[in-house]
Amino acid sequence: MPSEQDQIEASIIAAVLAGRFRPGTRLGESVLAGLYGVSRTLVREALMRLQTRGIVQVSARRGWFIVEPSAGEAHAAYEARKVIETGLMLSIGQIPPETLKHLREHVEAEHSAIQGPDVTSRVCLLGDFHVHLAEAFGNPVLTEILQNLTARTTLISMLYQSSDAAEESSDDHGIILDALEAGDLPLAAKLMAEHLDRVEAGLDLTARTDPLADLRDILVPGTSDAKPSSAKTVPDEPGPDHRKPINQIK
Amino acid sequence: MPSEQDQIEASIIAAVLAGRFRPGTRLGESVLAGLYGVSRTLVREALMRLQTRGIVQVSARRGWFIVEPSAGEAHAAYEARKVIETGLMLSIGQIPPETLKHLREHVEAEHSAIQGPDVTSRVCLLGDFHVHLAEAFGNPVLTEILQNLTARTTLISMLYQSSDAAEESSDDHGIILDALEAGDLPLAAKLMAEHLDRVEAGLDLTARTDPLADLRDILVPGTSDAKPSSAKTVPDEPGPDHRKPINQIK
DNA sequence: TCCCGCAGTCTTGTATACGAGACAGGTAGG
DNA sequence: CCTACCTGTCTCGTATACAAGACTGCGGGA
Repeated sequence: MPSEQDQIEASIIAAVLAGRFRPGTRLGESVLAGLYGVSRTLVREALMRLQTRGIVQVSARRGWFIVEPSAGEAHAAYEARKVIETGLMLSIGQIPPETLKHLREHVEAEHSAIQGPDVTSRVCLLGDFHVHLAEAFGNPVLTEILQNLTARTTLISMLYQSSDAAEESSDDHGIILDALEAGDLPLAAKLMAEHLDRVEAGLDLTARTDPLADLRDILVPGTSDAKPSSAKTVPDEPGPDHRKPINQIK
Repeated sequence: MPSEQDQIEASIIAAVLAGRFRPGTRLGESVLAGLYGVSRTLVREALMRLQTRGIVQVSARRGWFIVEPSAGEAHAAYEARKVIETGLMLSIGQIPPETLKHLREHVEAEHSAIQGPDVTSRVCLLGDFHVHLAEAFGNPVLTEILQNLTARTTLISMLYQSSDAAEESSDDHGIILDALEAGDLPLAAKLMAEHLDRVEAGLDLTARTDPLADLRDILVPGTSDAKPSSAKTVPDEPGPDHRKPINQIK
């Protein structure tokens, strides 16, 4: 059942969630086809599915790119999460002890990851908490929606995150769990809303890697805070340059 | 910008929303390609996008079909809508008078349509109300999500709707608008939840065209007992794999 | 030296070709 | 008469071929 397409799709998503793809990275159909050892058709279909999930976008006859959400889109994504997850908290009812235990363990894992140096797994775990919460509700439709939204916000935090308040986030998760355990749903909802607000507030929506930032700053001083180290241009396809006989890594 | 694919996708969605496709209808790639005068490739890509939106599904080497949500999936879809739209009502804040006026006009249009004999436009309008409400919130992400969910529930009501309580629905919409106008968000949320419950309750989740129903009833009496109206059975995936007769539309 | 134009190359966009699995209908055997 | 098999046809799944737009780099002219 896991068709090759699904594998490609999952592989790209995993790479995105793991932070191995920066927003704006170009994903050439031919390159990916070569990497996966399949034809462009499969790659293309996987990319189109990712497009409807808001992970990648295509620019006509230029290529596929990991999405670079604008500040507005970033806000919209967090707002959507706030609406949905707040509603979820209010409707979730009693969570089975078993599930609650798993969530606890997840938060534990977050704490451990925060101690470690691995930023990637940390970000991954912090996002996963929300997905697992959705799973606890037992509604596959909602779970899928929140999965997509979480992937999107992961990209956003990769673009804009200034202060990495991972510890704070994890603490929030614990407190939300407390409220759920106590059965105080309105409190959980309130905490969730505040948590998401806090995460969004932790972003620096002016920090975007924007090649035009300097220019804009010169022309209209004050619109973009000059971030010294952000003068990086669009990251160009890393890795060994191809143009060789296509290396099948099957 | 409006690529041919988008047109195909939109065309199919429109047909679904208009009720011109029954759930379970087969959509052959070749047939559609012939109808639209394009190659199978474009049709296929449009169908895959519809697949991620939950409108169609593919059965390997058999064909594409308009989804036939199971009773469990139907419940999940309504529950998801309840969670999201409830959260939406609580967060929507003050609606601009202009927008409110448009929504009023929409409800008026619903009322008019209910008098008329056109079931199609009626169903369409009733669903559109919720989409417009999402638009009023001004969040494109949420709007898109609710668009998809609404399309899905439209399919569901086509499968299961027993009592066509259109008038009641439209009245509900009006009352919800009242609450919003008064700025009583918790009330609006409560009304919305009740409204969606009512709509779901109006479905007969045992009424599905299931060729195996009788057989199953004979073999395992009591499984598909037809309780007159209060049948709030939440069957856990009875068995999604019914070999249904294929509606050829050649 | 700088600017404009032009061609080459690379990309996606679309169509077509071919293969494998699934279903249907007929046929032979019991 | 019924059952089991077998073959033909139709479908999607995947690969490949061709077309057309977009960016790049070079060269000529002011």
